[in-house]
Formats: sequence, C-alpha cells, structure tokens
Amino acid sequence: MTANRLQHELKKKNPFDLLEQEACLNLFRTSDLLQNKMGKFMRTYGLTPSQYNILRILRGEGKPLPSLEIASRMIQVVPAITGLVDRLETQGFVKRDRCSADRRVVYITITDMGLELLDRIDEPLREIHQQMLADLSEDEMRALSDILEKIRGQNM
Amino acid sequence: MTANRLQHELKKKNPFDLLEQEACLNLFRTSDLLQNKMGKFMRTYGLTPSQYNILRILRGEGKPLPSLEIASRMIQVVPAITGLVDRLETQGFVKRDRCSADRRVVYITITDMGLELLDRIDEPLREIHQQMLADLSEDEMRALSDILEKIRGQNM
DNA sequence: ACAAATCTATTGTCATATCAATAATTCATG
DNA sequence: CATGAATTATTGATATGACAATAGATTTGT
Repeated sequence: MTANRLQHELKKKNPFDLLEQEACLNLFRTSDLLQNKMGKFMRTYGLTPSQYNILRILRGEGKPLPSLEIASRMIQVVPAITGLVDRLETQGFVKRDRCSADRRVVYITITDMGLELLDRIDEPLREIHQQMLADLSEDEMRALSDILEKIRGQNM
Repeated sequence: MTANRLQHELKKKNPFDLLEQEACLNLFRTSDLLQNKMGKFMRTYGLTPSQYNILRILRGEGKPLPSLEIASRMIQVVPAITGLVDRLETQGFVKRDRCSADRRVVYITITDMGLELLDRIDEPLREIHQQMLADLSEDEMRALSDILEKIRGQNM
C-alpha cells in the first residue's frame, strides 16, 4: 500500500506523462462539456445528439446511405445505428429502402420532414457554436483544428 | 429583427463561423475516437470508462467523496452516479458510508481491491496515452491543453 | 418551534452504446 | 456451380447517460 502510494507520487512527477495524460483528460472533459450543452439544445427540438448527427450526415451527403457508411462517419458501431434509425423512422425523419442490386444493403434516406427540421436548427446551432468558442482567436481555432486532425490522422 | 437577419446573412459568409463549426466537429470526433479506444482498453480490465473514471477520481482525492462531488468532476448528472456506484460496489471496488453528521450524504470510498486494480492499469494506460498523442510535439500538447482549458473556462 | 424551502441520493423511463450471436445475401474458390 | 467464407443488417443482453419525480434529511424564515 505504501509502495503503491509512492509509485503513484512518482508517476505524477513524470513530465512526459503529465503532458499526454493532461492533454487527453482535457480533451475528454472539454468535449463532454460541450456535447452536454449541444445535447440540451438538441432536446429542445426533440432530437438527441446522435439523431441530429445522422440527419446532418444524410443531408450533407445529399443521397441515401447504407448503415455501414453512417456508422463509419459517426465513429460508431453498426448495431447502434439500427436503433437510431428505428426511432428516426418512427418520427418520420428518415426512411429505409432495401437496395435492389445488393439485397443485404439497406439505404437510409432523409425525408422532407427531416430536412425541414434541420433547416430550423441551422441558425440557432450556429449561434451556439459561436458562443461556445467565443473566447478563442481565429488563430487558436485554426491551431485547435490542426492539432485535432493530426491526432485523428494517427489514430484511424 | 432586421439587424438580426442582416447579421445572419453576414454570418453565413463569415469565415469565422466556419472555423467555429469546424473546430467543434473536430473536437467531438477526435474525443469520441480516443474515448472509443480507451473504452476498449478499459474493458480488458472488466471496467467501463465511467467506472474507471470514478475510481480514478476517488484515488486522486485520497478520501471518501459524496456522489454530488463525483458527479461534478465527471461533468455528469447525479442519477448516473448512483447506478455506476451500484455496480462498482457489487464488484467490490468501492463501498458506501452514510455521513453521520449530515445523513443526506453518502460517502463513496475506494476499496483496496479498487486501488489494486488501478495500479495494474496505470502503466499500460500511460502507454496508451502516449501512443494516442505520439505525433504531437510537446509544444502542441501544451497548446492543445491551453486552448481546451480556455474553452472550458468560458463554458462552466 | 415548525412549516416551507432546499439539499442529497435514489428510482423509473427512455435513448444510447457495446458486444455477441444470428439471418440474409453475396462472393470466391476449388 | 456449389459450398464455405465474407459482408450487411438486425436482435438481445448489459451498461450508460439524461431527465423527471420522489424520499429522506436539513436549513430557513418567521
């Protein structure tokens, strides 16, 4: 027990270690904080953050996408997509179509109702984004994006 | 109202705006990606990321903490803590003690078993952290942490 | 002192995530 | 061309995470 505590103290003093652990912890905590805020905002439109993400991806692509493709863009597992699409379909924001060429594939399409909802969200969402990063300079935002993309590039 | 609409039009063309949305999306995607990796790692030790977080916070503090305090450090809602502690208690990694001074409060304590588990995790976890950020220079890691802390400072 | 407001934790409900297993197709190779 | 391997989506089990409502305890205002 005493040995453990000592080792623990030593670890805390390793500067290399601190930098990486600190950066990771900062990344997780900051992202969680902002995602919480986004979640509360989305809920006022009857959407969860994941549901919004699917709709945004479908609108961005401009054409139907299979579950597998959606999952990869959301860094998520396929089974989760099935449930999300189930609820979005019940609400009328997306629909499913089985591909005739490869009948294993199910294409997901955003409906007009889904597109209208996104249009209503666009402007207030932009304001939320601006508020959340209001303290950052342009250079800082660019630096942040650059570093984050570098991290993702290595981890994918 | 007209001013708002004008502002709205301007925003659409304002590169500032794009920067903010891009930075937010990068932040979310990168954090999710790394948290996924961490989750897979934790699962090899029979822990979920949230469970690990609670144990880490309890060890870091070095003394029992009430649910409310743990929740605030995890940027999470209190009810979630109850369930997490339930499972950690069943596994024997924490225990609950009702405060005698204020009987509304329940103190959560990490057990020796919990501490031993964390000690086993420490070293491999450090390696994971280093791998995940291996491409970043020290300056970049510092810059990343600084920017993220600035964001959190504004949003809390 | 005592009723109302506040605080702490829990429970209930719903929506996500993860993993494992399965079903339905399609592909590939002998 | 036929059968086993691979691919795509779904289902089921378990754990999280958010919100609302509630129970139990303490504090406050009068």
